[in-house]
Amino acid sequence: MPSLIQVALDTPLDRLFDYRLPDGWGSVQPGSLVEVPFGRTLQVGVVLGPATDSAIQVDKLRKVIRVLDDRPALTADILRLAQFCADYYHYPLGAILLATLPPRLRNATPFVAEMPWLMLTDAGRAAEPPARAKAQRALLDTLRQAPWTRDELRTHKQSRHAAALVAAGWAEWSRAAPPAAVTQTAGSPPATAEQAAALASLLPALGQFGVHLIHGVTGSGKTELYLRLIDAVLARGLQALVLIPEIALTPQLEQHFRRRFPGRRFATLHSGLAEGARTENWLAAPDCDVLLGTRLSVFAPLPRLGLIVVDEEHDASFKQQDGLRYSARDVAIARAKQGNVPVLLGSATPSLESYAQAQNARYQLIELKQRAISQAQLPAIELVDLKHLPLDNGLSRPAVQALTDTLARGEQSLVFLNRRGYAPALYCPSCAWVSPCPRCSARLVFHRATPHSTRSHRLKCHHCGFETRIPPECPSCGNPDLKALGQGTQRLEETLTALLPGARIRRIDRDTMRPRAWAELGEAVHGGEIDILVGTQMLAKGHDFPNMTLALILDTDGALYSPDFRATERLFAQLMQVAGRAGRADKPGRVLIQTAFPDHPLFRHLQRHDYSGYARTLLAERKQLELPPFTRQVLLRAEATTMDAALAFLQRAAALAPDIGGVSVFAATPAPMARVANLERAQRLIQSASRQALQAFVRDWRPQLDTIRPRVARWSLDVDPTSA
DNA sequence: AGCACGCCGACT
DNA sequence: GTCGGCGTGCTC
Repeated sequence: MPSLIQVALDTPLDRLFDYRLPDGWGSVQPGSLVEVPFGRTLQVGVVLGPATDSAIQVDKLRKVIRVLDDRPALTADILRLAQFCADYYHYPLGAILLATLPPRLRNATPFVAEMPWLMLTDAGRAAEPPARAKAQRALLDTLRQAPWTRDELRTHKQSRHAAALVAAGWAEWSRAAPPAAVTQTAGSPPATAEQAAALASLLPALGQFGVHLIHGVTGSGKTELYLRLIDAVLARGLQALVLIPEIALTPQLEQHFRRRFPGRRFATLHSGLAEGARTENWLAAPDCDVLLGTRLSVFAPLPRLGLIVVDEEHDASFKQQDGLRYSARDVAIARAKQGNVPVLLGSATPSLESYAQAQNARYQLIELKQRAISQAQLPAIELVDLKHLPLDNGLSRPAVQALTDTLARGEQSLVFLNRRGYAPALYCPSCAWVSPCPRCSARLVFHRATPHSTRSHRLKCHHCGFETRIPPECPSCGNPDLKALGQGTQRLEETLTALLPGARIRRIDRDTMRPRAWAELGEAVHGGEIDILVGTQMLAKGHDFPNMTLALILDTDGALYSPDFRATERLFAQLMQVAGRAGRADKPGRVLIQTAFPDHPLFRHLQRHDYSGYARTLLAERKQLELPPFTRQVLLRAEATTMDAALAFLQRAAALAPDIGGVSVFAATPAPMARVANLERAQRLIQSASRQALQAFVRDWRPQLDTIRPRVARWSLDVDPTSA
């Protein structure tokens, strides 16, 4: 009886594959990486365990080629976490497991065992380099406290000095780091009374699973709280994982942490690293004390994990939007639960779902309301009530006046409109056709040709990516006189150019920004070459604009009362960011918000610059308006390439949320599927369905759908992890 | 997914 | 005659 093993492979086929071990191999540990023949190719797979029997005839099974023992096997906790993701996000286990590895280790090409850590030799510990070799002496002193990784040496521009130490025999590269030598913590600022109280309640929570939501207004010292808890975890000999949204933030934060914990071993992990550095740091992770990184770090090997921190937990970059569509925040919670460690979620504008969990007492809520910085420089927030004002191409008179004044003073303005393109739809005045997308429920957005690009004269679906040329006449009634409906950034730019002929206007949205354009834009803004920036939410995330004294916010109302709570949530975070950017050191800025609903409670929080209770206010508002109680609404997002996949998704939806109020599912079907006769009805059901409708759909249409050949399905869920 | 096989339309 | 379109099947 030959020994069989189950192997997970990086294929969209959501099943495991059985292989034979060649005679005399004994057993292979679960988690080991193996090279196996698959189809006509060779693939790297992950061994999950022995196979007791196989559905395939044993003599048809193929043999494992070799065990890749040049790299560590995946540990049991990572296998378990991947299994959770496979179930939770409906994604093939093998694809997840391989995705947790740095790219270098995903193929069978042997690699030179990486040596990420630089540590001192005995000679190095005693060495006394000449006084003039200042840099070498400094590095020696640093290394006497703790080893550094090659990547850190590189970012701190120490590679050359490191090489010199190695050449002198004072230091050597090592695959694993020795324990950190120093355990004392550098002086930390005194905790505020609030921080002290938070700390007192959090310290006893270390050592077991718990989700702690730290809702701290900007400047209230969230980071200080993380640092103190990390310190306590490190003191127990455990590791801390710190997840942050943006790569750009890593170097600053790393320095901040490093200063605070001299002698501790740090590693960073994000997609901005070169492949070699990423591999090295991944290999260094098991030996580090603090791992700081973006969402992919949530899958890093950390055998002594004692705490997970998710900073800016509301941030959308924790969600991967393609492939395995996971939320690193949610995976972090799952990992913390499996590892029985606490997780801290920190934010000044917590996501509503996290906030609701706190209100339901599933998460512990810790509020930090005291602000260190004064309110003096915060901008005045003015509401322009659109109920009584006429609009000229989407702009009210006070808005235009404010722009004119700012321009006259030689200061800069920012105009925020969260809709790119020329107009959100094309409209037929004679039959009310409004450019529907043939593939989904959205409207096709009218993009107009520009001097730079005539190819962009098209109708585009911002939802599913469908594109088509602009019809010369109404497809429904033949009327040749189609009108642009509403305002997009492109049209706004046109309007402003006509209104303020002297102004230098620059539009910032996905259509105008190339990946590297940010630096150039920053220079242009700082150099005073731009008077007015017009753009979408890209602007809210941008850099600091020091002479920007006016922020004008158009068209908030759709998001204000959207049934999709995320739209409201995003709006609030964006308004806050824009508000925070208006004004300069010597002069508070002005923020003008055009709205037909100036009484919305959200604005009261903004005007008072009091963000502490905004989530509660929004929840209360939703309740009053009888919008779906989102705590029970499960948000599902599917990318179904076949009807079969869409169906499986719907079944999952119905099972997951027995008391579901509504499902909002977007199904993008490939072109051939669009010809399926029942697609239209299916789409309508998919887009908005009650649970009964879902079940009826599943029951009635199953036989017919069975005749459609299932193709590959890619889809995932975006749901609250504690409800699964 | 990625790749091969296979059956029909327009080309050197 | 055959080049190549994509419909269909298969991967331990």
